[in-house]
Amino acid sequence: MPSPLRVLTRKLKEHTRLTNEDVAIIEGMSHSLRRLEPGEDLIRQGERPAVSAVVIEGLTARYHLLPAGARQYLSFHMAGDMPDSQSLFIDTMDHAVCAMGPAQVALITHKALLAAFERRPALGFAIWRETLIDAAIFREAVTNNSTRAPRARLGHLFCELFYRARASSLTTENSYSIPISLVQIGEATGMSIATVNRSLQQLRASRTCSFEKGQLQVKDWEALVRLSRFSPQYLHQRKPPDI
Amino acid sequence: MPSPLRVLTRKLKEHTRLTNEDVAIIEGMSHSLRRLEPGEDLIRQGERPAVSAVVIEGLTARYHLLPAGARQYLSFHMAGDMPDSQSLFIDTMDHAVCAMGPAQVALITHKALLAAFERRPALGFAIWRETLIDAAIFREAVTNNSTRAPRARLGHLFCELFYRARASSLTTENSYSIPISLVQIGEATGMSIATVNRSLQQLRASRTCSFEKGQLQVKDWEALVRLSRFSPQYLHQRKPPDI
DNA sequence: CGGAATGTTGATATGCCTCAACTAAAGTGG
DNA sequence: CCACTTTAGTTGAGGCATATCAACATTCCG
Repeated sequence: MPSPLRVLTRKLKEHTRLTNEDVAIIEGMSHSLRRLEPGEDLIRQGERPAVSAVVIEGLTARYHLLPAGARQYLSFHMAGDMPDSQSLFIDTMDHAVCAMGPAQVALITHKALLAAFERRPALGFAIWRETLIDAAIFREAVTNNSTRAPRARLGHLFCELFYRARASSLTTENSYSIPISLVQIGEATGMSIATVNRSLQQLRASRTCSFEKGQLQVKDWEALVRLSRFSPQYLHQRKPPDI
Repeated sequence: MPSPLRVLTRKLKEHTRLTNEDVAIIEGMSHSLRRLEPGEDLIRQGERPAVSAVVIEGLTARYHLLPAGARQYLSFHMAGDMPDSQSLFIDTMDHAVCAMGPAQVALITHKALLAAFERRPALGFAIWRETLIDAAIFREAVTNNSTRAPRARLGHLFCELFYRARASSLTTENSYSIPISLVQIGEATGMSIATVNRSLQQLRASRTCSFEKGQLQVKDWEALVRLSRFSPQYLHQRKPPDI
């Protein structure tokens, strides 16, 4: 029976060549599993965790807590992602991580990870690269939320999630399950729920994609990409998935 | 005569303890110096550099190139920062880096850096930490540009730059030189030049800070911080500068 | 001194936020 | 299983803020 950490090695292979030994080391790491309820926090702002998580199943998100209690969602993380890898080297969390729908994560102690890096620097470099791709995703979010009109902004978010999910074989046909509410989409893209709603309708009307009841359906990928000005270089996949 | 790379070790010490040997290794690294004209690109989107830069003097910025030829500025980098550290592990640049005013950078080959990491993993971890702080800055930019009103948005940008400059002893009295135009401020914060202008006037009127002719003057730090909802945890300084 | 770049100001329009009312769906308890 | 409550989504009306445009002022450079 394969380790649940197989999702991680699969993810790392999307951008990095790993030797069999590297794979064995990662998949052999001791870890604990934790189930998360929808909305449950994995870590909160200000905490100093001694473990890092790998998403095994479901969707998690990073977010800033804003004064009024509102949130700014920063990024979304699916199977194989490490939503709190930064806590390895930065002790105090400057943001929180929560589960969007029901999720499961594997927890690995920082100690064990650092020991593995000492033994095999290439493993550290692979995860470093992973954190750099995270940074690229944040940069793109800056550009997305600062420059694109509502329709394109939503479209771009969907493009990114679909592309990443596809690369990790998490899509079925042309749909991907995203357990997120309209309010939360607004909190990710910096728009009001009313505008989110109307923009979703426009996307549906344009026959490029639809989002209903947590299901993203991509109907015309090329057109969606064009409309959203999506270009996936920033995700740094070795071989782009075919969509 | 101290190495120009001293600015880098000083920067790393802001968040990481380094041994004397670590310091000696970094400051002893072979490098070349390059002067940049105002606006000159250090690297362009799509390039695959074999060197990474350390800012020695002046201000540099990362930016996305947008379809119409416009830009989205993503972050600003002052003495000691490494604006393209990510190219160490991600070969194709997904954004560009340019000089804002006249600047000078030191270039170190990736090869030399990687060799140093092998020899002293702690050095790699220090620079990794640096890239993670970069990521935190991008996250904060997402929140800033997505949630804050114009005044606070500009104020927050100024708070961050001033705080970082202060931590690196780059401020004189309460002012810091930022060679940036109103257009560029707009391209960083996602607002039109007209709004930038009027918001700057509001800031001046509020007697919290002023920005004129490339000079940021902080007049009432506490009030500016309050108005901008700035809290510096995300910059992860070991000891905050006193302002 | 002349031209270009940068900054300033005003007028206008529109796109998005806010608010409110309503519908639909989902979860809860009798 | 149905009534009830709660949550999520939908729609419309209205007002404000910010983008856009245009004219002008100022500064910077050659």
